[in-house]
Amino acid sequence: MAKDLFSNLDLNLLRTFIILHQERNMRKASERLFVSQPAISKALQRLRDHFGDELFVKTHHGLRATEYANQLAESISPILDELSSTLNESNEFNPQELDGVIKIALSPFLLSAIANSLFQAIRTEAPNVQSAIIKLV
Amino acid sequence: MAKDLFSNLDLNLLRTFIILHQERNMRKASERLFVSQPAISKALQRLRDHFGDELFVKTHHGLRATEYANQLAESISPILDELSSTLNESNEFNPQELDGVIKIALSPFLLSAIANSLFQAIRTEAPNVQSAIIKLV
DNA sequence: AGATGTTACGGAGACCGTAATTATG
DNA sequence: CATAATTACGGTCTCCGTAACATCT
Repeated sequence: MAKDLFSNLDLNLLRTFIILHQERNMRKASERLFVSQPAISKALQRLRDHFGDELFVKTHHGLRATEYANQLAESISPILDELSSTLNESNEFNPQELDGVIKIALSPFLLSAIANSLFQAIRTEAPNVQSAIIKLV
Repeated sequence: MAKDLFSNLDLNLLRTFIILHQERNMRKASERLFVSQPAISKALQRLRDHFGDELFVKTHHGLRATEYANQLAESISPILDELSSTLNESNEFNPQELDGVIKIALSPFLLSAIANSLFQAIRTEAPNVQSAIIKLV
């Protein structure tokens, strides 16, 4: 293969690329990214150079995405979204750090079936939780 | 929320993080990333600062990953892998560039159901393909 | 001593912002 | 003319590498 499009890439440029693909306008993109508009232009030049494609061509109202850019955006945008949520959620739920009281709504039928194992699991995973109140619905 | 762990992150650091998690040794990581070993140390400091966790603690033979680091690696490593393959493969399959003859194996039952639309699709997406031979199985 | 990670320090380069320029309607 | 992108240019700030230090077996 010619060269690795991943290893040699400044990953931060992908953020700019995605925003640019959403906005199709450098000024708007620059506002969303809190940088100047020429900074976006330079970033796009780097992206073009890296991928060997124009990616976005100048038009009347702003930019038009090339087919390559569309495919690229379509494939990497969900990945970046997933990365974003993973980074932000990974830390937010740690049962070990839970304490106080938690309340769970449950139907009587389910309750009789799983209440015991549920209590066990909570006691194990979140030892600092004082008690769990189960509300019937 | 306190702060966004994605937006404010230098994504390139994640590459260092993954390698570091694989090697558990700054010297080896530095070799794989073609940088000096102190550069890795600094990068790790930035990672620690960003995530608010030690991530790797010094030991006799190198480094030991914290639980946080393990969870982080476990969750983001497949995402980065996917990003890597996507970037490198996205360009490799372009139906427009296909030519010659393609062969497709298909059961008679399926054949009768989709043969027509299949031919149509191929003709449209890959106009340079001369013919498609469908082999019954 | 030999391996490790950390700190200090100086320099090179990347990146940005302001301003001027070009292109396009 | 108005809006948008590109280029020029100067400055800063990040990041790296060399070297010195610290720690551990």
